[in-house]
Order: sequence, then C-alpha cells, then structure tokens
Amino acid sequence: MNTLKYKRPKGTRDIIPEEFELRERLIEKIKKSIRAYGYKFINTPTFEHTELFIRSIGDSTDIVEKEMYTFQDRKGRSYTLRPEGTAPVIRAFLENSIMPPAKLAYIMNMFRAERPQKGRFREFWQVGVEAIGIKDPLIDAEVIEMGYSILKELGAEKLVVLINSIGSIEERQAYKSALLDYLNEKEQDGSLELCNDCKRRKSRNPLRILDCKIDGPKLKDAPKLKEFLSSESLKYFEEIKTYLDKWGVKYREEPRLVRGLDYYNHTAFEIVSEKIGVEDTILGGGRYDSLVEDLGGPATPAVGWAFGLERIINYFYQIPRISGPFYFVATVNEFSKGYAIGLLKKIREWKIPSDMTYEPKSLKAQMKIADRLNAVKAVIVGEDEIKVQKVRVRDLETGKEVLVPEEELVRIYEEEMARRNKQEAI
RNA sequence: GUGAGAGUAGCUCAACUGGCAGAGCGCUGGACUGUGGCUCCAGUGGUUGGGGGUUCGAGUCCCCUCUCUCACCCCA
Repeated sequence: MNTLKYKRPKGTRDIIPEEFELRERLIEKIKKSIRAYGYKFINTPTFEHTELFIRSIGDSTDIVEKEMYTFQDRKGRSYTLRPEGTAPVIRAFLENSIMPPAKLAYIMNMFRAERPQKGRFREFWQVGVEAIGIKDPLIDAEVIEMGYSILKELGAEKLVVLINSIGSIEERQAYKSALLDYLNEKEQDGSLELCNDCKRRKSRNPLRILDCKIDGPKLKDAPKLKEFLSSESLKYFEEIKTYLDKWGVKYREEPRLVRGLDYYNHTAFEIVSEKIGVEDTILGGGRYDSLVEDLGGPATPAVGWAFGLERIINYFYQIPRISGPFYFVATVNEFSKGYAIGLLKKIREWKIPSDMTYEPKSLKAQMKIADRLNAVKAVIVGEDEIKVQKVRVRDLETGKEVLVPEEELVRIYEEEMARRNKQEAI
C-alpha cells in the first residue's frame, strides 16, 4: 500500500467512478441554471503566458508570489498553469473579438501550489461567470443573486451572502495610505504592536489587518473604508442592496471584506456556509472595471464570481453508490455462452448498459458477480430458454423472474428507466 | 511558509509498562454441480511507509526520511 511506487501528486485527486457520476449530474444542473441567466460557456487553455497572471492578479498577491505552477518551454518562454479563470476568460474575450455586453461562463480546473487541507487542493475545479461590458447595480445584484440561487439549488446549506464595496482603485488607495499612516503612528508611540502576520500584511494587503484575529480588535478607532468612498460609489452600493432586498436575497454587509486579487474594485462579495460551524467560503467574486483595459482592451467594466466544485461536493454530498450494468447476462455452459455473446451484442446496440463474465464460472458465481456489480437485472440464458427462443429475466431486487422473447429487453429497460426518472422528480 | 496529529492485511482497526502480528469486512471455494443477497464452514491474506540506532528481543523506545490529514496564512 504505502510501498506503491507511484502515487498521485500532493493536493491532486482521483475522481473515481462513484464521484464521476455525481459530478456529471451536478455539472449538468449547473450548466442549465447558468444558461438560464443568458450566459454562454467558454473554455481556455490549461496554461497561459505567465505575464497574463502577473499583470492581472497582481505581483504582490499570494497567488503570484508563491502559488503558481510556472515552467519554461524549450525556447525559454514562461508559462503558468492557470490559477484562476477570470484573466484567461478576459484574454479570450479580447483575442476572439467577442462583443460586449458578453456573459461568459466556465467550468475549468485550476492549479495553485498551496498546502492542501479540507476543501482545498492543488488542482481543483471552478465554476465561474463573467458579465463583461455592463456597469449598472442591477447586473452586480443579478450576479450575486444567481450565485446564491445556484448554490441553493445544488443543496448548499446555511448560506450567507457577504457584501462590501471597496470603492474605486483611487478611493481604496487613499484609504490604504490613511490606514498605514494610522498604523505607523500607533506603532511609533508604542500603543500598538502588530503580530508577525500583520507586519507582512502592511506591505502586501493592509486592508486585511482589520480582519486579523489578534490585531483586528485593537483597531476599533482606525479610519473606515466607507469614509473614503465617493457619494457615487456609495450610491452604487446602496442600489445593489435595494435589488437584493427586492429579490429576497439575504445578505450581511461586511465592511472588512476584501478580495485577494488586485483587479477588483467597488463590489466585493462572498458566499459562505456556516454548515461546519465556522464560515467557509464557497463562492467569491466582485467587480473588476479596469482589468479589460489592463489587458490591452478598451475600457470595459465587468463583474463575476467563481465557486469551487469540490467544496460543494465535499461539504454537501455523499459519494453515492452507483448502479452497475442494467443487464447482466449469465450462462450455464459453453453452448449457451456462445448464444449469450450474440445476445449481449444486440443489447449493446440498443445502448443498454450490460455485462457478463468472461471466464467460465458457475451460474452461482455469475449471480454473485451480478449482485456485487449492483446490476439491475440478470438475464439467464440456458438450454431450456434457448429451446423456446426466450430469455429468463431475473429482477435482482425482488427476485422475480419472467420468461420473455429477447426483444422485450428493450421495453423492460425503458419502463424501468421511466419509473426511475419519475421517482427522481419527486 | 508556520504549527499539530497519524502511518499495522485490499478496507476499518486491535496488539498491557518492549516478549509468537490479530479481528471484522472483503476476496476464493464449499454446504446448495441452472440462481445473487441471509447463515455456517474452510481457504486467501503482512518488508507493521522506508532507512539507521538502542536491546537477548522493536509495531512499541531514539534519530533521519517519505507520505497522508488537520489548522494557520491565504483562498474557491
């Protein structure tokens, strides 16, 4: 076991059949919901020029500083496995001359070299949306409402929407220096001693100091971000809240909510779940009005979010037991096996999941395998059946058997599937 | 990057202060040679993650190393 020669790289996951089926179902549901809001899906390459991420995310962010998988090709050019989806989607939006307003969505895997832990991986899948070219509180509100509704439809529990406005880049800059002045003053007169983390935060992301568990409480009288927002910024934020109220989306205003990527401005939001005691972020997003221009396009406002597929599955789903083949064909001797091979070929042409044992086994052993595979029905083909040109179909749940002509297998399958769909709908 | 915990059969886990490596589940076969699940019986199972050290003797103690998990930072 631990002597295995090869193991998966740290922080990566194998998606075994049971989870694969669950994922497929969830993804179908997600796509349907997102399309209902007018979005179209897009895919971008797994890796991009490293510069794209440094320019967009910001060179002093954690992602760029220490979490990117960056490598060089044979010509010495630097590429990076995408750590997030927004910059690549915007790049693709520009490169393919997609006209705004554009609503683009994606389901793509991302890569970050973090230390893995619960709900956190080095390769993980994100579902994301980007509404490009629209600047109105209504779209911010709609984007938030959509994220909330989708998570709810997916069965996520105890969701809380956290929102904040971090103002324009200029407003935030002014606030940042005011906050730093305040901190420096306090440190110099000896009334404040920041923890080591916060000393680092001062140069990297001072806004986060307010949220520090150690230092945050000591900073009650620090300047507030809101005091630095213009009346337009405040009005924009108020209107978003009005729409959310109208739609009945419950939110909590979180003045200290900031986002870790440089390109965000004005609206910032997160959706967390309190399911496991502590709040854990499932979805994060915000407005980024300067990114398109930063990447060389015309000034174009945009807003979007992303959520982690694994977090949804980890927190809210049990990996199901999946059903095996619908028909498991069992034989009694070499002669009937020859017949069964032909039958199986027909069943497969009807696209009904089916299987058999390849090595010779007793009927008993075959039934055992059918049971273990969680097959729905066993089709027993023996000399008695062949003689009357019929097959014996045994329901593996009830044990009831019927003797029917081969063609009936299609009808039995369809009826069973119809019954199951009906049950699922309830 | 920082801190904590854990590695024993395919899986879940036992093994008193160092003293013969075990159980359940699984798997294979049988009781039942054309019928699965339940029961009973038998069989199958191991470099105790790896390396070194202490000892008459190490799964157990010490050192190194690898892997996994959780938390912090940060994030989805």
